[in-house]
Amino acid sequence: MAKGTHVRIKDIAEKAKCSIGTVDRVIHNRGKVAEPVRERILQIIKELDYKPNVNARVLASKQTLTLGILLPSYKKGEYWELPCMGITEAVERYNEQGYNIEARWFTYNSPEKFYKVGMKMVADDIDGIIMNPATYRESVRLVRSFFQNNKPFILIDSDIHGTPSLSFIGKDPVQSGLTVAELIHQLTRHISGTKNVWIINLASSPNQTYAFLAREIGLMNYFTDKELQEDYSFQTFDMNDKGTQKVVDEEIEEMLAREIPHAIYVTGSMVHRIAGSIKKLRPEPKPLLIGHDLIPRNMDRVKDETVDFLIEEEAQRQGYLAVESMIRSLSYKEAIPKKQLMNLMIFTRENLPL
Amino acid sequence: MAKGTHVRIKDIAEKAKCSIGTVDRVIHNRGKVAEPVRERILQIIKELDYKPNVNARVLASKQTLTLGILLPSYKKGEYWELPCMGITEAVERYNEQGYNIEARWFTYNSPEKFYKVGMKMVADDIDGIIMNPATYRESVRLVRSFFQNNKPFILIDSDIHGTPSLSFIGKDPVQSGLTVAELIHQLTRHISGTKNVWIINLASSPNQTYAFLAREIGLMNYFTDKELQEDYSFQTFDMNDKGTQKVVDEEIEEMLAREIPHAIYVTGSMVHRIAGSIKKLRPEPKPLLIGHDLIPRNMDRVKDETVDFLIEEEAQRQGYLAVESMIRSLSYKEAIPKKQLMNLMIFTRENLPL
DNA sequence: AAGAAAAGTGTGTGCGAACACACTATTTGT
DNA sequence: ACAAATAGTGTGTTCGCACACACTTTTCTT
Repeated sequence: MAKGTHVRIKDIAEKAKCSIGTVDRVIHNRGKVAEPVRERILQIIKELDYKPNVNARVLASKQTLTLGILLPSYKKGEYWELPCMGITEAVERYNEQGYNIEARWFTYNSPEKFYKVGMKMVADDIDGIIMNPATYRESVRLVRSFFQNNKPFILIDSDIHGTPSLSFIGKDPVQSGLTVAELIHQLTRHISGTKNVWIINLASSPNQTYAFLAREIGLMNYFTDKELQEDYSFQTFDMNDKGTQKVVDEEIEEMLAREIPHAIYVTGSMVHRIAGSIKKLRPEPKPLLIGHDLIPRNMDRVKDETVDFLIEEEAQRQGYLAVESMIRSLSYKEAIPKKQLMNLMIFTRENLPL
Repeated sequence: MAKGTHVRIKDIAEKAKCSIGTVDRVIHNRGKVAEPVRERILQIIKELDYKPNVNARVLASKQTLTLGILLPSYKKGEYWELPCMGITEAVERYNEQGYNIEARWFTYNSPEKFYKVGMKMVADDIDGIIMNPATYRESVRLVRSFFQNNKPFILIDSDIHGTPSLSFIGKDPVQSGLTVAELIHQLTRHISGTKNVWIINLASSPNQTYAFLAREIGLMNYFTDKELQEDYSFQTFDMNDKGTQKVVDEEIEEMLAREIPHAIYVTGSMVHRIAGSIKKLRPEPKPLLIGHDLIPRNMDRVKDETVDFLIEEEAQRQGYLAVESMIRSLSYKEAIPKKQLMNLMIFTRENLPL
């Protein structure tokens, strides 16, 4: 392997018959370099495949990177805590390594707040933005602003197709739906007669629904593709969590009292709510329960076997990767893949982490 | 966040009223420091929570780390290619960052060779060892030798319990078996009557069998625990791949001609072999097929729906983590968790990567 | 008691890059 | 024509650490 063969700025300078200062200037576009010299240096850099020494770079530039994190507000134990943990982990890790990363958090609970808070980020002295595009309209307006102000940004969890982001980190929700469909199909195929499947869209906030609906679409897609609709009967329930917890729970329990489906799929991260009702009513035979996200309350329901499967899109890792990618882009000037797709993980009682 | 608050060696020196040289000596155990001074400095280091600046450290010490990689020999597309990819990826990544890591590969195809090659590593000038403990006896002897020669080592994929390794990276194979059992149970629960399940131990080399048997044990454990043995009928087939490919295939096809089980579980990474036979014979109803590892030939069989589920223990990430952990231990002098357990991932057609 | 060996300590240089600054050569203005 | 502005370039310091080396003090020999 390359030993001591590392090309340094000094080597470039020597070959170009100029000083390291000049080389430095062309590398950082700090201007004031005669065009022919500039070209010559760039040529040599390419020729020698110069790779800056990251350690020296970080050491020398006492830069402080400030990252703006724009995410929905959440309570402890809710989905967004996971990406946040990943973000915090990455920030701490890089800080320990001599970097100076500061994460500034911006949260919102409505589209208006989302836009407003996002705009404040642009004004603030922030080097890079990591955000979740909650609603389309506002996201586009924000992205426009980021673009005009030359602020690099990374989208996590949901994508806005074609957006000039540094990277999108997450997974196609349709694919999630397809995976769930595959699971349901496999798990119910030996049940005789028509299989009743409930799809419950239970969102704690209306601006989460896009991804959930996309999951539903993926699910429907699967059964259409395989021409299996005849064997299945689907019912979708859109429930809003605006009311008190009790109202939703009562509704669910009423539904379960009337009929027991073969399988229930909850598109959001709220399976634990349905699981609660099932635990209480103990319907026989117990319907298959599938949901999303490794949040504590869901994991508990997997452990006690109320929930059968949880799908997860490496939420924590998304946060970690977002920070890492941003640093690599800003600090190392590395190229970042436009899309970083996570694995879709299927968890059941026996392979649950921890 | 901490800004400029970084404690430096100089700060320690000042507080301890000595020179940075002395501090450096106690940090690196370079000896020749008066005991009271030494104690004082250690105290201050703890007090100030000194964390060496990694960038400066790597920059200053032009050390070349040589890692010895001791893994079974493999052909393209086989399981061990995955950890190797991870290892290579990590080495390249760190080298690009100014480190100087060299990976020296040692492979073997028999326990004797394993031991012999392992011993050669000890003699060679190697800073750290990453190995898979293929067989118990030889591994223990090697570990003893590593220990005596003060060579740090990391075990990947399989563990030797209680071994003085820096870290074990992998997963408990029994857990794999439990997960597979859960899948089989869930997927066959609605089949009426006794469910026939085949377990096929198909190893390409006899020293791989330990993990495979452990998986089988996990599976049995599950059904015993849940008192489900009565609903199931298990048959285990131990097949050795010593013979030509044809012999094994013929044997399998003969078995399938006699009887069609409800589910087949292949404990190793060779499901594609059984899948081949199934593709050829097209038994009706098609038995559920579950196997391990995301190697290309298995993935192809998932895509064409011959194989239903693949379990994977993040093989590639294991290799990556091993190198990273070793570097962090040797270079950063960081403490590494004694066990780094991977996620057990369940893959089906719809969530297969790529 | 003199000299050698060992123990204990401080200084200086280099690692590769960033950046401030100083300097020279050229152009521009009047 | 001469100062002022500007383009183009090199030097020197800094970052935090590792390590070689020189130096001082103590202990051991005989």
